[in-house]
Amino acid sequence: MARSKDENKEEAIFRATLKVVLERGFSGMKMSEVAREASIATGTLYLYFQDKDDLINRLYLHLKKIQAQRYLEGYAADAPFLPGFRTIWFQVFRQSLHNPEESAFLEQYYRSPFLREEVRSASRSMLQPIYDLLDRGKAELLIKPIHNEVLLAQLIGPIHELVRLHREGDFPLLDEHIESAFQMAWDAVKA
Amino acid sequence: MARSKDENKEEAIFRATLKVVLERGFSGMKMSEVAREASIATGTLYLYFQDKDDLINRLYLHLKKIQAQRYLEGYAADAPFLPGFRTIWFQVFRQSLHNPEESAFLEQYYRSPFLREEVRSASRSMLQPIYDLLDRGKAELLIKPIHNEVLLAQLIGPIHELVRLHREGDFPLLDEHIESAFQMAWDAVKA
DNA sequence: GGGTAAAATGAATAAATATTCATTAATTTT
DNA sequence: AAAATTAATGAATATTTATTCATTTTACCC
Repeated sequence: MARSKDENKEEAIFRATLKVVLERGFSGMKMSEVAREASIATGTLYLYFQDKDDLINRLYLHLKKIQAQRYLEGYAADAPFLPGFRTIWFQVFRQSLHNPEESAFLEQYYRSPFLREEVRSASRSMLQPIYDLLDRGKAELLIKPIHNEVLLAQLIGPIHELVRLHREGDFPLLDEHIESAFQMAWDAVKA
Repeated sequence: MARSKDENKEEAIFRATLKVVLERGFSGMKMSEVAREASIATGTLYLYFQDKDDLINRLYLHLKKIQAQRYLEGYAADAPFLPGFRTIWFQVFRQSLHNPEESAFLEQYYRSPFLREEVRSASRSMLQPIYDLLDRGKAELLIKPIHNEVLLAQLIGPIHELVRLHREGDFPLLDEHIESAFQMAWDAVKA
């Protein structure tokens, strides 16, 4: 009957939005610039997204889903504890390091006026497998019997901070540093 | 000769700006709203600050200075290592927990288009005493011989993350959790 | 290949918001 | 207490930027 929407367009808009937010900051993101970056007209944005708010929230969910997937890549819930722990730690690290734009966007979203409670809680539940792993570690007496959130903060926090310092404070991030960081993470939580 | 500027006004504007940024996000901060919050006219803002950019950058430096001071409160550079380490850790934690607005502002600034390189490097040097402490710990073989930035990430990261999870994920932060967090921090870095 | 329906365009409009400036108020000096 | 000088005001202006919509282009069907 008529032409159909370009399937790849939404993805292209997402990519463009991410790039612009990274360059200009959350506040400096202009719809017109996103459109230019995606090589489409400003008006076309509004065919795919209701408004700026909708664009940002859907991008957030999109990225969060990808991030959560990557966190769990290569992880088998039935593997022994320590290898599972190590796998996830390195996945989180890799994700943070190799996709700093995505990480930055996700972090910023939390502080932005665009944040919606429903979206936040949805993204929280994506980390369930990690909570499960921690529970198992405690049950097997391999890690300290500490509240999951506290353990999680101990694991995720240094990774984020390390990558941030690396990208901002221009110090090289050698394999040796990464191994040290993992060793510290493990020393921190092990029983 | 003529009336003089109100000494407290700059501070009042800082306070108002912080509040507005926290409520509305970095992007939603309007000069008019800041003025209203500070109980002055919009135009008055421009007597004290060149423009929005100037206001934000000066507020950043102001807060960063306060934060760095608080980090080192009660810390004596000539005390034995572990007590010094503990003192600073708890100061960082307290500062994060009790002044989340300030912390949030400082974090957001890094991702904002307002960031100026000069300002960033100035703020970096404020943490020098902490780097010195880490050097001493390594010299005394008390902590792992790891690059300072990696150690710092390990120490600061979990604190920020923990406070963030606490404020967002509404789980209670008991003394017991805080002690656990410190214990993990120490286990992580100790030789 | 002509008809048609939806997609895409981008200039025009509407809103939002930073900044200015003519005016008023307050304080100090003489 | 009048003059002088600067602070403060806030409505008006300038600017920026989200959103709309009349028009054009494209893809699909007969």
